[in-house]
Amino acid sequence: MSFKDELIAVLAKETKLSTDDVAQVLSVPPDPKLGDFAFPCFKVAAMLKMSPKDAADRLNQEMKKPEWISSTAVVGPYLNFYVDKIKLAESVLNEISLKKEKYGLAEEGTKETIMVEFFHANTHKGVHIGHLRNISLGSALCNVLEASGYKVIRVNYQGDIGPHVAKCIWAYKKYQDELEVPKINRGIWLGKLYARGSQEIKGDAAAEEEIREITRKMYEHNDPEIEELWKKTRQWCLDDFDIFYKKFGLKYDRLYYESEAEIPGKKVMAELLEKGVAEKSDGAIIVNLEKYGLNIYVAITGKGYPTYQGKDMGLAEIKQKEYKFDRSVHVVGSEQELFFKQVFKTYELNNSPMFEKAYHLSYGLVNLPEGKMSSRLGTMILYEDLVVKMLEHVSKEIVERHPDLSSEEIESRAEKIAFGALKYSMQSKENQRRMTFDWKHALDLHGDTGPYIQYAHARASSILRKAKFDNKKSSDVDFSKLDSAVEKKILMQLGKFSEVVEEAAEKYKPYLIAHFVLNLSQQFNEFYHAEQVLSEDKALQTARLLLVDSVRQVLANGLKLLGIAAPDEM
RNA sequence: GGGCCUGUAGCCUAGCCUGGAUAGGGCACCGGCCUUCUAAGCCGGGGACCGAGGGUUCAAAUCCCUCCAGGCCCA
Repeated sequence: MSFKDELIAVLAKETKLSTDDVAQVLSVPPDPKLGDFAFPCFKVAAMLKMSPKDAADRLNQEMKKPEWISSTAVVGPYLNFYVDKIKLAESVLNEISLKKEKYGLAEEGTKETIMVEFFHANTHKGVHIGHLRNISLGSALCNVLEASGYKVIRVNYQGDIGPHVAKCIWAYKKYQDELEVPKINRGIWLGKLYARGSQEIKGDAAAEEEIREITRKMYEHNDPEIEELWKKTRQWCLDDFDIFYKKFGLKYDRLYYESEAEIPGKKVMAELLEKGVAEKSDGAIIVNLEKYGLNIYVAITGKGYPTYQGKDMGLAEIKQKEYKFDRSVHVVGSEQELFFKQVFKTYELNNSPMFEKAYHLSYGLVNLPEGKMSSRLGTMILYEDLVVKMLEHVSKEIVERHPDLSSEEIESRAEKIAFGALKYSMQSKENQRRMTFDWKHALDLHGDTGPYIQYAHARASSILRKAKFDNKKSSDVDFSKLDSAVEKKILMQLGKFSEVVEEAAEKYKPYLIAHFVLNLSQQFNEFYHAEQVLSEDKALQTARLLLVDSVRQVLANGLKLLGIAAPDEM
């Protein structure tokens, strides 16, 4: 049990408040000089019918304090507690050296099973910066859930069929004689072809008709030429997605495709029609949710093709057949809120167990300074272009600092730093907030960024390397040597890690981890400048090295949850 | 017209769920710090009537109501 939990339990017992009530108000004073924990006595005062100050005084005199509390002080209505520095250091640092990369993490599988669906990129189209927010958020969420004890099933649902694919195939057919198909990155190449195709189609009625025809043939699977083209180009895209997942350090348990949800979708809708949940209208199958304020949606078109909603109903069936899970989280942009409300309402009307399980984790769009990205206007910022530019920028920065590095080493470091910057910027903000992408900020490596945190980690590693620090041999440590204010601040922060992981998981807010590692990095840098670690005083050095190693370990653990590399050198 | 979301220094943002001590960071700006563990860093400074107005409360950035502005979705 952490010091904080123990204090909460003691206070609850002493005040007769519930542990939840105590946990809610127990906080940290604005200035560490005032104490390490603060208990506001307003509620207790009301119960005792005395002033908060008197209640704080009385509680202070009467309560039995844990032995690790070194002193207390009543400041106005607050009863503040000072934690014994030596006991704090001993407790936190010993636990970290014992648990290492498992520090702060619960045992996996001790809680429910959660299926998390994220990324949702379409084949035949480019991956853009909006997708990057999705995949950064989604994969970090999965890691955080696992770290707090849930079992996680990572799935993706990709649009591999539909009008966008038809557009791409149309352009492919039109230009296949004049263009050379590349040997690698053919999916990316197709995405560019798609963009070119959609530019040209605008206002061309004949072309639009041709595309409708291709779409029809694709859905009916009865035209050998289209079927073959579809399968071939689809595979090119999936191959590129595999490369992309590797770059992101990501493994899915199952990749779902729209094309496989078609038939089950039709089946579910037929059942819903029978049950009277859905109805026919002009040959289409619709679901009328107007009385719930959710409008009417078309599930199967007049031509017999399932819509996104129709396919999602089928997808839910497949998922339930294949996996047992207690919750199902869909990481999808806020523009799809109505869509999910409609789908979830339909689950409910269908008495589907999915209704209780499903949750839409919504996040704000990624915009450009000039507004929405648009493939029609050609203003999409594609993943490939972004990464190339970032790697170039980061490599330049590395060469400036280390002119003698080999090109392999530069490349390897640049990749860690560029992806760190990218992922951090995509998940350091509150989900609902929409973000504006600008190049200047994307390439920034200072301040509130991924590289700042990586740098703190590299600095810690560097000290440990110089000292030839060996964690196994550090059993005899004089914890009283760690007595500066900044060292205590760091120890308090280190001790909070598991609590933050827990909160990030329960609230589906991985960005709390981002804030945590940022704060720890700031504190570590402050320490780095204020105190010398390598020293003639060997006892002092040993104690500080253990602290540095613990900071390094916890930074690494936090960064891992965010999918960000923790480099030893930068 | 309806539903959901957002509004905190020049800019980006935390805190809002669960009210409590001087509203935390970062960028940019100004002034310092590299013969000591990596200056992608650190220290100091200026800069915020927390969108506006009401209400509830001993106490409101935080809860409630109204309005304003922007975004997304629907019509």
